[in-house]
Amino acid sequence: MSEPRKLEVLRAIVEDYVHSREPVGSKALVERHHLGVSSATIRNDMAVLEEEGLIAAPHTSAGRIPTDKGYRLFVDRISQVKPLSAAERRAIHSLLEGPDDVDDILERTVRLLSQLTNQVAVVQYPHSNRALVRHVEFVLLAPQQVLVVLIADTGSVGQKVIDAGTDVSNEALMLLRSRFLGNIAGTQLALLPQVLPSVVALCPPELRGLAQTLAQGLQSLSDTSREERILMAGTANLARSNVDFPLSIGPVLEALEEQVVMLRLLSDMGDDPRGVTVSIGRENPYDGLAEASVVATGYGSGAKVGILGPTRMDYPTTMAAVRAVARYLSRILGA
Amino acid sequence: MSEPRKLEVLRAIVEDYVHSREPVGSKALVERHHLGVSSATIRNDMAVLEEEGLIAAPHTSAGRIPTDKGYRLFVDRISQVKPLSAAERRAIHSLLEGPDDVDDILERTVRLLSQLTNQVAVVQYPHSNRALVRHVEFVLLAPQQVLVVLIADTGSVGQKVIDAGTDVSNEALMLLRSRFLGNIAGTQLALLPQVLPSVVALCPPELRGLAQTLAQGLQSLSDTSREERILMAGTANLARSNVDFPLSIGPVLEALEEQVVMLRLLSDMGDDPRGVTVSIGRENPYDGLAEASVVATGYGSGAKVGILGPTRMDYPTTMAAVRAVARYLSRILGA
DNA sequence: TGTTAGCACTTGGGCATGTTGAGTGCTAAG
DNA sequence: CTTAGCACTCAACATGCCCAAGTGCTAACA
Repeated sequence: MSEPRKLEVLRAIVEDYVHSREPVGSKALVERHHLGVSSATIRNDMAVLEEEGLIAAPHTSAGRIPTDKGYRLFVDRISQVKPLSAAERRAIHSLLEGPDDVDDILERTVRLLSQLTNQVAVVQYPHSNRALVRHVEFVLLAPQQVLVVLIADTGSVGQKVIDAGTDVSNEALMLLRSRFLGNIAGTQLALLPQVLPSVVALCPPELRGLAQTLAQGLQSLSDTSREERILMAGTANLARSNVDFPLSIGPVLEALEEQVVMLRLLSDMGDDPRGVTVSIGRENPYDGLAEASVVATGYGSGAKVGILGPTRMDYPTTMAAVRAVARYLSRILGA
Repeated sequence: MSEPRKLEVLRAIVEDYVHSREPVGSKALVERHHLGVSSATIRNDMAVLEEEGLIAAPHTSAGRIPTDKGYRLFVDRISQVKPLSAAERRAIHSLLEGPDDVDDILERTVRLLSQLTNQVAVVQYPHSNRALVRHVEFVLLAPQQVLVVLIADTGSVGQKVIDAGTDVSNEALMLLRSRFLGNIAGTQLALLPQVLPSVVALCPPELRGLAQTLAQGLQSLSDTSREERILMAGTANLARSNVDFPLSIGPVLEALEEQVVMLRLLSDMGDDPRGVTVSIGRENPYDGLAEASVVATGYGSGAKVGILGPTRMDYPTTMAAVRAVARYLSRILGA
């Protein structure tokens, strides 16, 4: 049997199954797609595909379903990205309007992406490596507690409460504030770890300890606080796509709620700058997502956007949507 | 038939049904609860209860299920709040530990509440009426865009990007910053609407327009931004509690995702300062929640905490948990 | 008047049985 | 390598049956 036809058959199976949600048999296959051969031939091909682990039969006399491996081959070698419809392009374009508030943009992005794909959309806060320190503020909340605020010129604001361990005077705090501000304003956030120690060294000895604590606070704000948050939308789509399909949506919701899980998941996925990465079913490191796939890609300077849905999803369209949204997002945030 | 027994029967039905998830019949009822009468008598009572619309039968020869009205009577007149277990008290106590960062505390609160009740927990950001202005910052993001940051002494930080409509110089912004800061530092957030106009009046005429725009930004941060956000956790519980119960969880997820819906829902519920408010099934203003109940109460200075779950829930325990958590929350945030 | 026992009646769920149709694998011929 | 044909498998559906749970009603009882 010919190799190209084998792939063609796999493609047909995947497409039909995604569309109908039902196991697809040899006869239906030849009817819906004009492969130039008979159902018997297809049957032979299917037997081979099954042997190779690309498709499987739920029970003896039923059609075949793509396996994770089958989907993998499909996305890697068979499918081609579907162009977006005009309406979809328009929807993405309208993202460009409105204020350039980061939170706002991300919020709208996830909503849009979840509507475009009918899946759960997820976006990671953008990496702010290139961002510059705009302002630093220390606020005394309680005798031993200080609120540290770091404002970047990109408009992102990080905040954190730290425990000084000892009573702090407002005067000392003001002094340190101007010291820090004078020395790190305009510095790249990414460089803070290198710059902060010297600032601490410049402080009066009796405030050295406090300065050190504050510096740690600032540093943690610069590298983690922002990047380690995700935003999501469209969880209701999980319920919709799984009606009459008792995929246990519980574990999936759990995974989505655990930001740590999602963050690891996203960052574990390759970072092909031009392509879209897909993680299928059991390829996912998290057990609860054994029947789900993640389609994601990077944007801006390395953060991720993507969607999560059932393994049985329309990969070409979904990948196109994710890629397009990521591109627009890069463009907007890069401006 | 005696009025007290009728209520006792209703109570038994509610409790059994919540526990077993199955319609409860007269015979099972007399066996499990030692009401001093026979099943025939119970049958008569049940007929009356049904006539009054407090219970209903799914089909001719099945047991009875409480109606929304039945649950209502149950929570209003029959049930008494169950004391929390020692383990639960301990869990709540541990909330007291850790940093007093508002976001942190709320995050842990929803998690805790969702675990205690096995439902979806929701908390509204605390009202910051009494909070004082600690700091104001204006950051020029683009020639016409300014990031406005408002920091309160409670540790809450509000931010917003506003469109100036015309090019803004950094010098002007600095000038306005010190004007605003000098005049409103220490002011209650709630008083900003009254104070801000006079500050604007003090500004140089050529900056009056910009000052006005900034003032509006600050004001919106003070009264809306914070209070109009909610945090939630435990959506996975929806899936768990509804296994083998095809309650459409889709609409519920949709409602949860629409912060506007949830906010209206919460604020529409009465604000009995000592008690807990319950909204049952179709009592909810939102159609998607026709089979869900909300148990909520106020904390601090009026914001709400609560849970959302299926109509068939263990109200006494849930109400106790919500109330206890709200109390601790008030205590922590009030400190 | 309220309670109870007894009884006829209803009905959904479980089970065994039969039927159908989609789909397969295999074989033999083209 | 492809194809027609055929026997075989098996989930899904339908049918009929029985049973248990539960009800409403009536008549007797305290």
